[in-house]
Amino acid sequence: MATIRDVSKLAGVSTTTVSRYLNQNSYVGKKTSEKIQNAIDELNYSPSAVARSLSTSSSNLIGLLFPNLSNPYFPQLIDGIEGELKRRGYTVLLGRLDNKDEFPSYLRTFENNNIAGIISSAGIIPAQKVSVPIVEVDRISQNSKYFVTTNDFLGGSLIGDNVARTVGTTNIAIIKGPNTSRKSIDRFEGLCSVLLKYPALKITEIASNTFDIKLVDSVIKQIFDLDPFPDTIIAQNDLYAIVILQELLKRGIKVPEQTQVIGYDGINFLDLIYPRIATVEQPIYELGSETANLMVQIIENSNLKETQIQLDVKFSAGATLRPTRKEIYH
Amino acid sequence: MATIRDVSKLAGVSTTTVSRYLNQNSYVGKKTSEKIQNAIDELNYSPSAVARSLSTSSSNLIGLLFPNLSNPYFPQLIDGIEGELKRRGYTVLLGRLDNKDEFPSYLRTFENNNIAGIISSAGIIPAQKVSVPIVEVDRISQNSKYFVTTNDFLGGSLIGDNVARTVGTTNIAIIKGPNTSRKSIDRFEGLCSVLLKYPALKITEIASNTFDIKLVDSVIKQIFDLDPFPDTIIAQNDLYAIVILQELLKRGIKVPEQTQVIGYDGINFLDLIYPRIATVEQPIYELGSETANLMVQIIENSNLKETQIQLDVKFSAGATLRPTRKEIYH
DNA sequence: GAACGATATGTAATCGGTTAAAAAGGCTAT
DNA sequence: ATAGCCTTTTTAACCGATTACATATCGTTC
Repeated sequence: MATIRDVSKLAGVSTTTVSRYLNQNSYVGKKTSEKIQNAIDELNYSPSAVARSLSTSSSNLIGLLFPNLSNPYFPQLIDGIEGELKRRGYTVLLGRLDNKDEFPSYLRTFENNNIAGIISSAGIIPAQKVSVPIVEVDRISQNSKYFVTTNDFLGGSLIGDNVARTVGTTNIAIIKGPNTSRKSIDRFEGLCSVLLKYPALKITEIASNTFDIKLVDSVIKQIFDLDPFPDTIIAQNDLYAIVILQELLKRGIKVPEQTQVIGYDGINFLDLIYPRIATVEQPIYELGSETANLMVQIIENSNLKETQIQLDVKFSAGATLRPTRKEIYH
Repeated sequence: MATIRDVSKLAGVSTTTVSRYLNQNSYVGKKTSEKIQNAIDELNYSPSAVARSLSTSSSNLIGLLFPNLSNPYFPQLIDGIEGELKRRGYTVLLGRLDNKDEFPSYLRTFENNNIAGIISSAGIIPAQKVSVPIVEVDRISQNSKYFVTTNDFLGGSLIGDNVARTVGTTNIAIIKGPNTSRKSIDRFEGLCSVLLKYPALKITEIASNTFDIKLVDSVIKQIFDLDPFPDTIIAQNDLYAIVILQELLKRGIKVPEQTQVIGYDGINFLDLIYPRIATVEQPIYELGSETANLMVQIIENSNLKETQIQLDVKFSAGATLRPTRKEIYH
């Protein structure tokens, strides 16, 4: 590989001048510029990111932390993040946290590589000092300075609106996410803000202490042990909704006639499932690209417009929801 | 961040000695070692990967190239790759190829970062000179030197075996992968090696020129235009199988009584789908970890046992397959 | 007690960039 | 003609590691 010194020799100038030409941050004469560009072309030169990183104590590397990929939500999110970062000239260093204890190890690796920032959707980042900016997405920890999220209260209330109006709805089971999660709480509150207007509704909460899909079995069991069986199941996310739907079909329970199901997230996998599951669509790709965008703005020190971004969600009708009855409260 | 100079000063030795202590590659006295370790602990020192990389022209970074994450097969594969690499002390640089034109750009970025090797499941890697070892997994390009794959001929024949023996099987539709893919060809040949023993079977090939799930609609259309409608559909992968299954259910076609369906891959998503789809299970995680393993062996120059690894697959029965009839050919 | 090998440590160059400081040439205004 | 400013370029130090080469000490062996 050619070095800046090779280029400077071939162009007959000093390395300083070449460096200035490359970084466009100081005066370089027109003829000199041409000579340098010719040398670069001839040698197929490309500056070493490593040397640059050592010299400037910064880089174009972004550390990406996420919990696991078993929920297709994350691959979609990563698509958005990586896509935007690539476009902006940054490269992603991968960090998959099987459990939170791995954080210090990744942090050390990241810092040793002079990363410019960390994007995390892994939830709680220990309060310990991290030397670079952290942007969180989806799973936000408390006291987070920079984050991108969606309007979960809105999402919850959209579900409430749409569910409460369907015919034959009297007995609702809600799978509630972990109480430690701001998102879960907001969704639940959004949901309740609507449902409490309908005092005749029976509501059963089923706690799911984690987002981990592996623990779905115990949740399923709790639901199907309910007596009387609910006519409406509000799942914590699409993955739960899919499992519940399949289980209902297996047991011969008619969907949505006997029981209607609604998910959350809008993962692209829903396209493959019949019947189409009603859900709240998050703009997953945009969530990722906005996160990347915010990260780059922080790094490049543009005047930051917002440091905390909230995107809207929208309701996506589906075949797992009963038709709306005549509105009587309105 | 503390540097090796800080450590050497605190320990009262030269940086050379500290470096030797860290890399365990030369004599360091016992007492000196203790002093150095104490200094390291006190300063919470960790060597700069960047400086090391510049100095040695190598790193612990591995570039990972893959096509996209829309098929859950890839997230699982990446789990395996990243998991093993992390255990071995390597870090992954992400490269998502939306299209093949992006390869040179990623290659350049990777090389500028002194990566130690590239793992690719993105298919055709241009023949151009790449300065580091490339290990391919799943989608192998021609003339590949290092790769990890599964026994596709075996997989195809397993499907043949299991399908041919089911009751009422006379009319089989096969979704065939791209002819440019060694894997697709092998699977098809494995399948045919069995099916041709049953001359009474009617076989229809449906070409799918790509693995891209987005183009699934045209394939679906071709299938459902078939007349007479097949009693057996052999999908190219599980994702296709899921879509086809849902479409069959939507149209009220009984599965497996009227038409049986079989997939390929064994993605963990099948766990969520009812009825359980019969498939050929690839050891996806192991495929990833073996790939990482091979990569590390190449880099660390151990005596390589194998440079091309083929893992076995196994048949996974499911509820989308009809029962076996009495074997009459055997 | 001289020669030798093993052990132990240090000096200084190097990897490939960036950048502060200095210097030199050209232009304009007085 | 001189000062002052803008433009252009170079010299040389530096980022934080590694490593070839030099040097010193020690214990063995003949």
